[in-house]
Amino acid sequence: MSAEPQPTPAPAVSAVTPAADTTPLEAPAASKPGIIRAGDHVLLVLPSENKRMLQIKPDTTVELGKFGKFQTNALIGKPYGVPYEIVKGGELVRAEVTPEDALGEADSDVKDANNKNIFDDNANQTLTHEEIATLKAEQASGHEIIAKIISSHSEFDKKTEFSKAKYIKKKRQTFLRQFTPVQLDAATLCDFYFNKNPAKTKEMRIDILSLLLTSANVRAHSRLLIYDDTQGMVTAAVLERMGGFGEVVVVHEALSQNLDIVRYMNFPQATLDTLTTIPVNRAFPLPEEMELWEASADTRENKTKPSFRETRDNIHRGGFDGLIVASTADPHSVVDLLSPYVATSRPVVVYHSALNMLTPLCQSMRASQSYILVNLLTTWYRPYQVLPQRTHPTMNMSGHGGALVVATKVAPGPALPSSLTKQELIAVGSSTQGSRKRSKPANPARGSSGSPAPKKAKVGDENEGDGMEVDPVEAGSSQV
Amino acid sequence: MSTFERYSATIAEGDLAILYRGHSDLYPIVIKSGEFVNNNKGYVIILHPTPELWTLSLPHRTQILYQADISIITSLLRLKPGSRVLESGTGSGSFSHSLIRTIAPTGHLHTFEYHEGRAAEAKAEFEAHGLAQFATSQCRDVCKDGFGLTNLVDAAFLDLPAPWEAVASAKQALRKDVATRLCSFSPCIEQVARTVEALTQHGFTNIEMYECLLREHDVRNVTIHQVDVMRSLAPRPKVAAVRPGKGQEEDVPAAPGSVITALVRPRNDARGHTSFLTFATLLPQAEEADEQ
RNA sequence: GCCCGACUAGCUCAGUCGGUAGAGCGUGGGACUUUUAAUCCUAAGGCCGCGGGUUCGAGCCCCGCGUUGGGUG
Repeated sequence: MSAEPQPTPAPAVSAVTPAADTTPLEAPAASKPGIIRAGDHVLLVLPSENKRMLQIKPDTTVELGKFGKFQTNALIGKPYGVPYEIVKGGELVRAEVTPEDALGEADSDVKDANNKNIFDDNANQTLTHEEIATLKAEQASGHEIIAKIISSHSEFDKKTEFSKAKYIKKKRQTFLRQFTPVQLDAATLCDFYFNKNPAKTKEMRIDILSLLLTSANVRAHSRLLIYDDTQGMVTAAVLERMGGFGEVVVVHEALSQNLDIVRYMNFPQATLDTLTTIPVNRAFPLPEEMELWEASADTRENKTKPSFRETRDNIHRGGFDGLIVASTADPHSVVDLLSPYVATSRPVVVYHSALNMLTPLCQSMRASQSYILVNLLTTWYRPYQVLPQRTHPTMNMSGHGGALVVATKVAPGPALPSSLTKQELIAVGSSTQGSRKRSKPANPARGSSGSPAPKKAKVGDENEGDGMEVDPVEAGSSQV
Repeated sequence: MSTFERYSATIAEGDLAILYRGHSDLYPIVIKSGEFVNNNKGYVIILHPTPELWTLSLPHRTQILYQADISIITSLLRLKPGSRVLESGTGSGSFSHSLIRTIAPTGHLHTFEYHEGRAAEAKAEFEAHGLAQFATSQCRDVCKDGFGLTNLVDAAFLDLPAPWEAVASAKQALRKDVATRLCSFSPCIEQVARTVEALTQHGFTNIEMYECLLREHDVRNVTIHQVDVMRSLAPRPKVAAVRPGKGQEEDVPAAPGSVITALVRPRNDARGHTSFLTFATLLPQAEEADEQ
């Protein structure tokens, strides 16, 4: 049973389990989780909320423009997720985070002030540009500069508390010399690319990626086929959800594929070892190419990976737990190519940035007897600003995050004679939900008609030789 | 044994399976030799259970979480194999099954439900589905009595009428050596406001709120006529749905003066608002506190 | 008796491809000629049987009853 606290209701379960013991594959030895290591790729969030991604190489200086600069060595060994202030001399100290910085006085009466008597006039600020520049040159801290600017603002006290908070926030975005190193994961990278360079990840938004991962039932021990034109975004997210267990085969069109985002994830080698890639022409060689490939040595430099030949054999063994396609090519062609190697009762998930690129695929999969539960999906996703008395949508992102076709592969049964419209007995068990009446599959049949021996589905699939063990049973034959 | 955390190649005695008799007719069954189910639809398909199919077919004891919310919450809580997560309340176990799938085999779910009957049913379900080793389920009113966990979990999910009452205890349950995440699921904006206030007071940062809805689309071929002066007074072909494939009699070419085109539109029975999803981060404790 | 569906338009229907805001009849208007009217065109008509209980302060929730169709005794 579980080594975890027992589910006894009454006593408080106080458990302190060492962090490292359950995540052996994610945590390199002698390194605490959540600590920045040399060689890590990290995302730096700047006061302006701009983001920069870079690799932390030792003995290097990182320039953050007006926000300062620092030595990478000062960051190595420090925890992720924490804001650091660059103080005089380039040292990094953990910055205090106070709620009031961002929120303003929550309980203030909004009506105690307004902008009726505030006029847009640069003269309201008595500090000159030169004076502010001097403060910066003197290495005054961001907080000191902001305090000076506020005290030099002739109208500041007339503002409402909310307005003051917003003003301070703007100044913090300009003058604070700090940044937050964020640990890279799939959600963070998806968001980063979606906002910064959406074309790279084919406009894939985090909510659609999330839906893709659950729809494909991605988990530890999955054995998946992937076609990925998203710079590795999809593959990276899948590997993260597999935790170093299982197997991913990425098939790609060109001789090599750009999976940069997988590299940015700082995966341990054990996780990377679960990934193999192979070009289409090596996975599906033409007969005339076959001899050529057989004759030539495998040219891969990394011999820890399986050879193309081994990977090709692996693919043709079939029985994969799912197919994920995020291609700029005709999605139909990719599904036709790879779906035969997926086991039955397994998901096939196809992403495209544009809904209309998926409609022909959706139609043909719905028409096919090899798929059921074929669905064409988009999402409506809206972030809100949530501040006391200032909650509102920040932007509407509906309809621009991509679309999915999700389906379940099944073994097509024999064509049903039209006379077979009568009730048929299916040799499977009874319901677990005795209390539930709606759409109950039926009650135990009373008649002694027919043998209850379970039928093994026969695979009339057009996909020959995929070696699947049949899981979904199609019992189309009459018992009468 | 078929479970939600691993595929099996073949069906075995005692397995949970999903009986498919159409898109709106999914039903969970336990395979037992010698027993029958009736079916009047010609054939059925037996599917391997997945958390997504379970969500569509499970017996409702409460309103449940659906795939769109489940998916984005899982991502934004940064869950993966090995994660330890707490959930309250358990409800009908829709999210629980998905959580277990994602965090297995090295993670653990601590789930809490204050309703005695529902807690018992959920626990029995985890056991029947072979998931007990991944989940500790307790009957407990977490708003009153807290979670009873300390420095243990990577993420917390609150699906409670008054989540703000559980924030302090959730904070205690979250581990302090790394950044951790919390999500609160509330249908009403007033609940969000109070929760955000509590999160702020307890030192959570990076507070964000989202809504995420799934839109399912219908695709069908329609025949539409073309405007033509010469034919304007002649009888027009009817505008009618034409479906391709499967050898149906409708598989006919468009009549002269008309064209067949694909029509895509959102399904009209799409669900509306579910809940607001409030997320927050708890930063690791400063080093001074770490030392002690 | 038991089981399974279906109840929205004045009436009657709607399919295992994820087809319940889709239609037909009837009705109104128009064109036409074959005028106790036919044909074609076109328009109007839709919020879901009744009651109860539950879910969080979002129902793809549950139960009972009624009407109706089918299956099986």
